Amino acid sequence: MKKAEATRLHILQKAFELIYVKGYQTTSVDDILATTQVTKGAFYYHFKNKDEMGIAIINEIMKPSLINSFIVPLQQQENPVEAIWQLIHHLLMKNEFLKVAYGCPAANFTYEMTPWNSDFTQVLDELARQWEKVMIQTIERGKKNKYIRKDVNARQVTLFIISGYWGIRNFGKLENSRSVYLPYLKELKNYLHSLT
Amino acid sequence: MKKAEATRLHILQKAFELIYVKGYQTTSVDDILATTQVTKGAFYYHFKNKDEMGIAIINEIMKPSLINSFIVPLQQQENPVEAIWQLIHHLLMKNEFLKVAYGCPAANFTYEMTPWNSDFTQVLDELARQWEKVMIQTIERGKKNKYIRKDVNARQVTLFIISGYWGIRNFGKLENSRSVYLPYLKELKNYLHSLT
DNA sequence: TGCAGATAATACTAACCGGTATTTTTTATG
DNA sequence: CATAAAAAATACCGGTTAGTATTATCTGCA
Repeated sequence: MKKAEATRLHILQKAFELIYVKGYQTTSVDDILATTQVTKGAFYYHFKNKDEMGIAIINEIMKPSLINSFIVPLQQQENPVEAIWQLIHHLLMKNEFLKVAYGCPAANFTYEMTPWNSDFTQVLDELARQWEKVMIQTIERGKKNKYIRKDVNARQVTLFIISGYWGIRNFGKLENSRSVYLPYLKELKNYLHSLT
Repeated sequence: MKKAEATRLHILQKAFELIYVKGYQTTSVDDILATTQVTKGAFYYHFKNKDEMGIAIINEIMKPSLINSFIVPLQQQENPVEAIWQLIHHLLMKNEFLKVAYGCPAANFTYEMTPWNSDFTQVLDELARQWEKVMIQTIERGKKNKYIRKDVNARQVTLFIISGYWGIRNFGKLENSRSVYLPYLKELKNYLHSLT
């Protein structure tokens, strides 16, 4: 029972890395088999088909990492302006896993699979909504604690910030250099201070 | 000479529509042939291969439309705050060609082709830089004409705004409804006013 | 009108794709 | 240690892909 779980996880992790770099469509099942050294029989024992594996990657690899890297950091600081800026700054400049050239894994998936694959769209939407929800809470908390003006609309601000994050990662892909992130981050700071 | 140009253009236009909806990878040459009623011989007479057609789509279809829909509107208004807001509002809410569910054509291409196809990346980067350049000029002009504070950094603001646009289109794809655009637009207005 | 070069039609290929059917090996448990 | 079920290995298939080689037809111009 133990070893089987290990190979399943191995497939998911390696496949995620491949897909993050090459995209879902262009990563063939055979590619995954080659890099994992897993045979086709094993692969299709664990997954009904390629798409089921794709969904599993989102649920079992990306979702947990979303919570660790995108959600918990928001909840660990009292000042939401600081929390949000630190989070985005860390995601763009410090996070060793998220590479500039390859963009945001969730956004990549979204662009590639939406709207023609509704299963993917739904699971990805859940991911986005989760981040959105927590950021709204963070801002509302900040309003109560007087870090942020009362007339600020938390959901509006959240959508604005998350959109900006996704978009700047698109820029990063194009220019393949973290340097585009810097002016963006400066302006994000200005914007966040305009909310105080 | 005339009819040949017509079929070439016909291919580019129909292929662009297909790719906008389905994505580049999942749109096969045969798909394009089927919808254009063009034969393979004709297709490969006009284009060396599929990628050359892809680049031609960006240069000959998307670039001109970028100028019409993204650049000229910025130059036709004196007040940059108004100009930018009207532009984004129009792109998101009014433009009949850009569908919510299918996102931004340029961003789609970027996400799908970057970084593993450098030809695409380069041409798409040019597109982005062109928009960026004009928006920077718009803001600088606004600073001179006292519509915008002197201490505002035009490039920072531009990156911030374009990123937001790309990102909210990602949101739109996920939720497949223009309604997400509304809170974003409200906050964009707030942000723009914070620059005055 | 004739004809050469520009367009286009047809038939084909080799590689690759996701997926399946069958057999073999491994593993947990009595 | 025997055995049944879980897990993995192997070989194969039909369909699709981008691309090519060859042949046919158009079109503009002398």
